[in-house]
Amino acid sequence: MITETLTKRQREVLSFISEFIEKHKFPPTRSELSKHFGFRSPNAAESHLRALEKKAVIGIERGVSRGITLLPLAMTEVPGTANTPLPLVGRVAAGSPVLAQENIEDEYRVDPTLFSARPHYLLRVTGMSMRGAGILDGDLLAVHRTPEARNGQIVVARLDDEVTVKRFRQEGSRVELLPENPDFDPIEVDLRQQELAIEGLGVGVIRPTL
Amino acid sequence: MITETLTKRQREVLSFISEFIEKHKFPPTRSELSKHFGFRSPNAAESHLRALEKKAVIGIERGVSRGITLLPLAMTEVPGTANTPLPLVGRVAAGSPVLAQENIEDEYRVDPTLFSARPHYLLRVTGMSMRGAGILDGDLLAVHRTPEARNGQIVVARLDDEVTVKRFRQEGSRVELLPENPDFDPIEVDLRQQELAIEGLGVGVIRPTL
DNA sequence: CCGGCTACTGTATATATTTACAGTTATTAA
DNA sequence: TTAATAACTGTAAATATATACAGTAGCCGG
Repeated sequence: MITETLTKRQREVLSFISEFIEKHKFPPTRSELSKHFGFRSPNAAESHLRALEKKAVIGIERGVSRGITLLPLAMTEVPGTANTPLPLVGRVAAGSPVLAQENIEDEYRVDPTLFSARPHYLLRVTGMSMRGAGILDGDLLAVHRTPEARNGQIVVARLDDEVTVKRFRQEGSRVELLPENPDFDPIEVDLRQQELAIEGLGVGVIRPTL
Repeated sequence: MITETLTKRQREVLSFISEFIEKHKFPPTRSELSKHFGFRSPNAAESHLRALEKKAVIGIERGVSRGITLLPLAMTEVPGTANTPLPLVGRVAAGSPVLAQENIEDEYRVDPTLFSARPHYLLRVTGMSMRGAGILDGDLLAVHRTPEARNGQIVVARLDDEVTVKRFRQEGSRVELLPENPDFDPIEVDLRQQELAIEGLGVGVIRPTL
C-alpha cells in the first residue's frame, strides 16, 4: 500500500505526542505515554511507537531517551500543526483576482490564532482613508476571505476593478463604504446599478515599520 | 540586579542547547553537553545548567531526562533563533522584568523578517496615548530589546516601575517621552534625578482585532 | 483455518540520565 | 584579604528510560 493509513488508536497516540511536545518542548517517554493511556506495560507504548515509525510519521533514535521526532508526514495526520505562510498582496492589478499570482509580493508565516478570525492573506494598504481606525499607509491588513459582511465591519471591497478597504454599511440595496478620516468622503453604491464585490473581512493589522 | 548578564561560556552553552534542539527536536543530556564541550565530568554541564536556570534563560524539570526548556529570555541572548515563537507580554507587574515568566500571557509564531528589526517579544499596549501613530488600545507592539534609543523612535520605557510606550526625545540629561495624542501630556525626565530604563524599541504593530 | 496485523499485559534488564558530594583553580567584588 | 562566583575534575549512586522476550485476544483477508 502506498498510503499507509493510521488506525484510530495510532492517531490518538500521535496526537498525544504532538500535544506533549507542544506543552513540554520535548517528547514523551514510553512510561509517560503508558501513564496517559492507562497502559500497564511500557511495551504497549513501545509497539505503538514502532508502528508509527514504520508508517513514517515519527522517527525514533535508538538508545536515546525521548528520541522521538515528528516527521513531516505527521503534520498531515494530526491537525493544528499546519503552518502555511500567508501571501502578501501588494498593488492589485486592475481586472485580476486579488490572490492572482501576479499580485503576490511575498509570503510570511504568521500565527493564525493571533487574529479574531483566520486570515487567508495580507493586503498592503495604500492611503490614509482609514487612519481613524488606526490603519495607516503601508500597513498590512490581515484578510479573512468571505463574501459576507455585516454593518460596521471593515471590508476589502472591489468596485470597478478598484480594491479598497473601508467600513461597511448596508441598507437594502444601498451600500455605504465609509472611510475613517474626515478628509475622505464616503462611497455610496446602489447594488441595482453598480457591481460590488466583497473580497473579505479585515481581521487584523500588521505594521511592519514604525 | 534586574538584568542578569550571561558569561561568554554560558552563552556558548545556551547556544549549543538551542542548536541541539533545532537539530534534534529534543534537548541534550548532561553527557551530550559534556561530550561537545570536552568536559570530563557531567557535573560541569550540570552546574552550567543550574547557572542558566538561575538566570532564568532555561527551565529544568527535576528528575526528568532531557528536561531542559528554553525560556523567553533565552531568545534575547542567543541569536538566530529563527522559528521560535514570540512571547506576548501583557500587564507588566511592578518591579519584575518585562520578560519575567509571570508577565508572559501567550506565545505566537510571527515571521521575524516581517518587521524592520527583529522583534524579541510582543507587548500589549494599554491606553490611547499613541493613537496618532496608529497604535491603539489592545494592539500588540513588536519590541526589539535594546537599551539604546534615538530621537524620534518609539520606545518601551520603564519609569518608576511603570512601563510605557512613547516617542523618545533626548537633549543631554533631559529626556522627553512624547505621546501622540493631544489629550495626553509629554513626560519629562531628568536623568540626574530620576531613573529611566529603555526596555526596547517598537519595530512594528499587530492589531489582533478590528 | 492460517498468517499477519492491532492492541495490549507482564517481567526483566541493560544502560541512559540525573544528581549529590567532594575537590581544584582562577577571577572578580567587597 | 576574604568571600563569592565561574568553570571545571572525579566518583558514585539512585532512578529514569529503552527495549528485549514471552504471552493473550480480537480482527481481517485469502
